[in-house]
Amino acid sequence: MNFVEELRWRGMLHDIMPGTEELLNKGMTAGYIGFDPTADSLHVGHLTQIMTLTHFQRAGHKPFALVGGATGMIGDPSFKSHERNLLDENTLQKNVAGIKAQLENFLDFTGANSAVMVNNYDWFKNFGFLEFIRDVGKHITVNYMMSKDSVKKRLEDGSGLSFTEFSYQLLQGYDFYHLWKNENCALQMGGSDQWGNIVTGTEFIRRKDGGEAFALTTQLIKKADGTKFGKTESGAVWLDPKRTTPYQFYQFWLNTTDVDAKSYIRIFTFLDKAAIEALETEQDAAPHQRAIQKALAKDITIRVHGEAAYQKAVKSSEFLFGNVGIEFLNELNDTEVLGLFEGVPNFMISRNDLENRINAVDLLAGYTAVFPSKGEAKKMIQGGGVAINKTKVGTAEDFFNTDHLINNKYLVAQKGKKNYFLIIAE
RNA sequence: GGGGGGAUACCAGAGCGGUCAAAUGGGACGGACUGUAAAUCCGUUGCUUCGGCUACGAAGGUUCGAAUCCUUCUCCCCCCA
Repeated sequence: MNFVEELRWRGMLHDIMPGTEELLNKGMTAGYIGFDPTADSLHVGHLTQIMTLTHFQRAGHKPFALVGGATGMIGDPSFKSHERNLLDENTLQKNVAGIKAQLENFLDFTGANSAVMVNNYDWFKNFGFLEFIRDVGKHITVNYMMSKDSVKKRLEDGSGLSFTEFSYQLLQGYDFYHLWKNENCALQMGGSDQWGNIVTGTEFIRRKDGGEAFALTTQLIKKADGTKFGKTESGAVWLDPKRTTPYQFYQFWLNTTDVDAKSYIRIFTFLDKAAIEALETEQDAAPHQRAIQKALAKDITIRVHGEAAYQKAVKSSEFLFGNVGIEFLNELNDTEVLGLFEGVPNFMISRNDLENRINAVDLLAGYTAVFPSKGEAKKMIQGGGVAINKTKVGTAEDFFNTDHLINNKYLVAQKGKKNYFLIIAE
């Protein structure tokens, strides 16, 4: 199946410039997607673009992944309601390195259509301001730049934008030109919020060299209830296991609602149509089994964190959410317990302190940071949302001592139903 | 340069001398129900040694008492030039 068809049936395609499909059908085409180095790790929101690029390569085309070492210094104003803070150079370099390393895991760097990583800092670092406004700025009118939705919105809602952010689209436009000229890269892809920036590029290529380049954008992922995709209570879901553990990552996908799962399985996995429809049939017949969520979480977790990490995440999940009693821990040795709780936040407390018994509030908000304040711990306990060793904590004055330790070493704290914490007494 | 308006909790937004830790809505979190789903209903949403303490852009002042009045400063918006 060709690339565009693939995106289409998966519901990923948002907009495509006329002629793009014809170009792709003619043969191997080079195309790119840019990634902003706003952090040293990508998060699940970036996965759509990673999938797009991977589909592109699988369809026999040559993918370029661009890391915005230069554009990251400026900040894309698209659909951000406020002027952005500039990152300092050290942070930026660290971010570029982190993102590059992650992207390398997803693309194939061998063969005729091997992937290529580029950093736009390489062609911008020696590009002088005068040179830039003569060679690039001259070809694009301010009228044109102001008519972009991203800019218009900022002007209309009164928040304004600096000249720096305003000029962002020229930088991105030049990126496209550079890759088109030097790498024969005729297509830029991105999220639908990038359409304006991408088209500035094709326009620039046309005006400067009379060349032809193309654009394709993908749907922005939203949850069925309209809220932002990729956020949890504790913030963004990252690909870096140090920021979001494989267990948390797996849980994030497993918790997807039924409605969203049906669209995510198409977007975030490579499962084909038949496999997906089979899963849907299964889901409809036995919704409580959550076949789609499980398949979704499995597929993505393995691709991002590997098979071993996935297995561990499943084991932890089965123990924490299954019907297994807490006593089960007594049958495990230390290594096994720690393995089971790998990815679950843990806290150390002193055994001596525990011997003198500690009340629930102090335990959860003083000795450990399960709750940020004692007041909150108290409220949660009163609301019936706290459990230790899978038993609800009745009052804030419930006491705990070494007798409560599982395996003579552990306490398992639960905040709500889904948030587990391991407390280790030493 | 001239004139006007504004800054309140995560966000929006009321309050305009005491009864204000601050209405209301949204969001978030928790509970019940369920399938670690959706919908619905309920609760919580500054910290605390529960005596208080810190808070309404910042700093001073008036007052027994200020988010509310006065002065200065910072930032934002609108109109005119």
